[in-house]
Amino acid sequence: MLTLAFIRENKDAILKGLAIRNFANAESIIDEVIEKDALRRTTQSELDNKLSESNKLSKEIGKLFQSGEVQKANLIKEKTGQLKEQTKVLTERLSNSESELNDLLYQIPNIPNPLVPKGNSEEDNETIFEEGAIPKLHEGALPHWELAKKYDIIDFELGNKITGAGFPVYKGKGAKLQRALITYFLDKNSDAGYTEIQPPLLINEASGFGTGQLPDKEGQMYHVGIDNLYLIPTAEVPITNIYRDVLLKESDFPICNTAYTPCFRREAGSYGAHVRGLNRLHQFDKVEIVRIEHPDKSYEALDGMVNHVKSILQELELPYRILRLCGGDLGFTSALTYDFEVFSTAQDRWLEISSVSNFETFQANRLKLRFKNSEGKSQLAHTLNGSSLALPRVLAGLLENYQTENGIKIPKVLQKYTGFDIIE
RNA sequence: GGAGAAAUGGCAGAGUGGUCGAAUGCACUAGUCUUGAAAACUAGCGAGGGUCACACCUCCGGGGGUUCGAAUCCCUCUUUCUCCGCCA
Repeated sequence: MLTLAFIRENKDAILKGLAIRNFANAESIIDEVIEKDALRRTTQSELDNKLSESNKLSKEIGKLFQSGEVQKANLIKEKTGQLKEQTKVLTERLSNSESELNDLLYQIPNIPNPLVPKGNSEEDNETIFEEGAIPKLHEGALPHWELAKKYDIIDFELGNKITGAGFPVYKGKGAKLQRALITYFLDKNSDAGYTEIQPPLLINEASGFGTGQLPDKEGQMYHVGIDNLYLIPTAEVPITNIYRDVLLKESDFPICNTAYTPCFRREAGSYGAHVRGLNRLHQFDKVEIVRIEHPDKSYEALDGMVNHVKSILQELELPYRILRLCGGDLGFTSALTYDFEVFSTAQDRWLEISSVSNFETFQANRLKLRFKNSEGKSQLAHTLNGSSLALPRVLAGLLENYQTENGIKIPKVLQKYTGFDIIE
């Protein structure tokens, strides 16, 4: 959520930014916000004056009662009765304009960083880096869902039986490989200075609002109606919400956390060949990194996170590329996002395995995540997060790229975690 | 799930209808002293809205009510603690 002060003072820059996103009706919605905000403030000061008056009168009444001048007191009481009516009306008007204002603010996405290219869809994302040789596979190389079956390491049908589509069962070396990846990622992140966290997997409404899943992406989360809780779509939600309603000291920065969690997504509206196998699941595992940063340092931190994810892919020896997302593909809450994609050789396509973003103050404003700056004032912090990494597609990439006629090899870096070097 | 108690500033903790945004202690910040540190002393020290700046307004777990006036009384929800039950 953008701050009102920012909107008031930067209307032109905001309109330009929203144009990069192809955000429709930007001008009218911004004008409406500015108008509603002005109304809100005049209502507020009107109300404040009335309250101030009635506070004064009440104090007077108190004094009069104490000195026994009951009649005088009763006279004043009549006046406060009128004031009370007026404040009631004003209070109602104030809360109405506040909620209308909030409804509008919830609709406005974050303003893109100047680096974000204009564009409508993923076609327009900029490839900024590419590394790793695409392996030449043997004759008859298979896509991962076939490999999973052949070596009996992932059972999609069994998942259908137990739960439904998109809930695979990992078995034997497949399960071990999953566990190895999780442990390797967590170790790697810890070594880079991230603190490991195990958060709850269900969150309440306030947390959903804090990171921006609510109100607009409600349909993407599984909802436990009886307790009004949501299954997390990513560890970003519980981890970032640790800092909801928190006032940090400048010396607390940087805050670097990492967490492994399963992630649950309804993926309503997804279909087709691209959702086959591990490509798109309702439940999957992911290791996430989350940082809370001083605004002056957040882009440095973003670069650091990108380099960190890079180093993981280098160690895994997977062919990958980095994209800078265009305005049309950029997430609602993000100012700048880099996507990492791994090349799936047997499918002959790139698979997104990580997304690293700077949200600047957009989440922090909702979260009320602030710090005391050097002038002693409260200022919104910047939040960032990234996947390091999302398991299923890494697994897909590993299975496909590391397949040989004799079996699927395990990358060297993972062997001490798996305890085996080939799946056969 | 049942019975009882409680929720106040970073922490501890006073405050039961007006002079309370709130005593006191600790922590923290600055200064004095010291070669430096500690101790001691002095001062400052919650958040949000609003304003050029003041003024002013709001906030004592959340929401609602009583009252001219609520941290204080009432209702309700949430959470915590103790006891009982069930249980990984």
